[in-house]
Amino acid sequence: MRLTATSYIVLGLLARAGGQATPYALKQMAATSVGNFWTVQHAQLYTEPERLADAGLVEEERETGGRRRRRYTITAAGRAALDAWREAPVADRGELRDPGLLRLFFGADPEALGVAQVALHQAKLDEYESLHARAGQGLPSGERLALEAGIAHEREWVSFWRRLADGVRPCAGSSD
Amino acid sequence: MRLTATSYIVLGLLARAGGQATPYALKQMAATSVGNFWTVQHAQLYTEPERLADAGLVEEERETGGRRRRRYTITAAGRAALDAWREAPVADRGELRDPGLLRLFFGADPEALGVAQVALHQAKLDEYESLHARAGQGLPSGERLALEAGIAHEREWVSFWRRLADGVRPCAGSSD
DNA sequence: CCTATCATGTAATCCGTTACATGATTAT
DNA sequence: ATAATCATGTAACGGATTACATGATAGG
Repeated sequence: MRLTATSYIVLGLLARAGGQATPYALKQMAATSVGNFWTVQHAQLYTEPERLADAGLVEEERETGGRRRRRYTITAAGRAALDAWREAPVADRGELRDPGLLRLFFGADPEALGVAQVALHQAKLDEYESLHARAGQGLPSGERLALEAGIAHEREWVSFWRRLADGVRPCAGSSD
Repeated sequence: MRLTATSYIVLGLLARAGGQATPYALKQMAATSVGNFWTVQHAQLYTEPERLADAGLVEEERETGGRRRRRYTITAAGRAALDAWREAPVADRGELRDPGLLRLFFGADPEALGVAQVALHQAKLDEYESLHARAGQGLPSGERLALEAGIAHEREWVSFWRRLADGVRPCAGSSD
């Protein structure tokens, strides 16, 4: 069985939770944390733990009465897999994969696109900065650093698209 | 039939090519252009044009002799679809989705990770800058702008990971 | 009570990846 | 010639998205 990024997100969230968690709880956790830069469909938070249970990386416990909710706990094997992944050499850089950039590349009007993109990215940037100001110091260091990376990139996007919106052509290298 | 990002990459490349192109030619074009920020598996460049042909957005022509290669041309309907997409409002921001960032978020050692990531991103940055210096002025404006966005983000990554590699904790907002 | 929303899950579909496989070219 | 690489494709598998569907809970 192959472990994907989604697998490690589930394992990571379960480890972070410290105990049991239902798929819905995972969804809530993801939305306010890792979901800021890597979203997962809610259906996957129901199916992926099942796969992980088959592999022995998590343990499933089903409520007997009422809703028969599923509760998952990470196992020792799961923690080991998570640790191994954390320390494994990272072979691949992520890609930008920005839909707006794709349109720009294929000839969309820079000014119109820029205006729309600035709005999107500025909103996200505000959200990040507010989160950082409110909760930044309380976050585990990895999470805070990830948030700071997100802020830096959103700033870059805002700056990039704003220049397009203003009709000025940015030119990498011109500033140094 | 639903059009995906891959669909528009194929349509965009075919439009850019100006005439016929084989899947292999698409692969070559993608590798040196859009592939810098959005890669596509080579198998998709064989299957996706087929889907587009079913939808009437491209035309397939198969060589009769020898290798019986497939050659594709974008149709008027295809151009219309591409135009509509270019001008359509962009609803979604792209995600960072960086594997290294994911590990950082879930507790990987910042220094070790930073060292590895700096190497990856510095290499890519060098490649981009070299490409920009060599061919930048000759590129269509959208492509050049996309490349400049890529350069800006790679610079940001290098700076971010370098600080981690050096054991210094970056702090968004501290510099302004 | 009623209805809107939250919570919880399943099923089908399909795109994307991986693996396999073979036909041409080039180099030695 | 032969090996190596380039070029060209197909098939299978599986993860991810989409759509559907129903059970609880809270608000009015």
